[in-house]
Amino acid sequence: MIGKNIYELRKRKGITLTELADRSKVSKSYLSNIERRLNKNPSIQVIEKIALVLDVEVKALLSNKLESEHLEVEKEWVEFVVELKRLGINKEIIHEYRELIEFIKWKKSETGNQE
Amino acid sequence: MIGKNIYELRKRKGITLTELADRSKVSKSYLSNIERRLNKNPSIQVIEKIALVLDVEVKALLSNKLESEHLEVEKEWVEFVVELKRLGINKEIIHEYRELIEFIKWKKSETGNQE
DNA sequence: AAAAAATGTTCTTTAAAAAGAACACAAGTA
DNA sequence: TACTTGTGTTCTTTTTAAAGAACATTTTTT
Repeated sequence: MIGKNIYELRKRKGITLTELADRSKVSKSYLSNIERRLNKNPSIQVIEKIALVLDVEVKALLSNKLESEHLEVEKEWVEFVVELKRLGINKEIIHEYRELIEFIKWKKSETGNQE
Repeated sequence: MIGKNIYELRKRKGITLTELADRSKVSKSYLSNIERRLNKNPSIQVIEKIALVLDVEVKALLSNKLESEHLEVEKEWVEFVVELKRLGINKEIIHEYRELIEFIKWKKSETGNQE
């Protein structure tokens, strides 16, 4: 489960594999292998380093069911999503509207964003 | 801390290094090295196997302060210890009386004992 | 007291973790 | 469209975990 958990938590945090590797001081090749379960038995030291960057406890990485299914995003983004929903734009529609994605990207780069 | 914790918990359980090694399917040479901190970075799989036999959670092994300082013994032994205390025999005295130890060993072998 | 068994350590060897490239591919930018 | 940059994968190599003896000591049994 460790690999899936790391992958999932990394995605939630919205950081890249390379960034997680760099910040946790774990080689990205190895991290890649762990996430894809080519390697399933990392040492505690590796796990602890990754947990630290992902900002979770070690046991969260070992667990077979991750706590919340919800993304953690900045409150401005929550407000933004709420606004989209108010306008009748749900996440199914988003997949079809490339322009909307572009707009979101633009908005993101304009407002400074991210951590 | 992992090494010290395993050693401590093993002693509390009253089992030998060899027995822990056999039951957890970890080589005793390696287990010996972990307990003496010649090796400080075991894999999760090794830790999980050891935790299972020691009957504690993984995080207990990773913790830097073990929960209770008290031994876990079968209730018959608690009663036995209570009786000794009632007779005015405290643990300081025990260290000086080899005969008492012998008696306890005999009692242990007679009553079947251990798990 | 000698023999046998149990306990933990110290070797040597093997298997696997972890690193460090070089790599392929997509995405962004000129 | 070409050029650069960012992302994750796939190699090869190095390091270390982990095993499997054989070993030295102590304890137990006869």
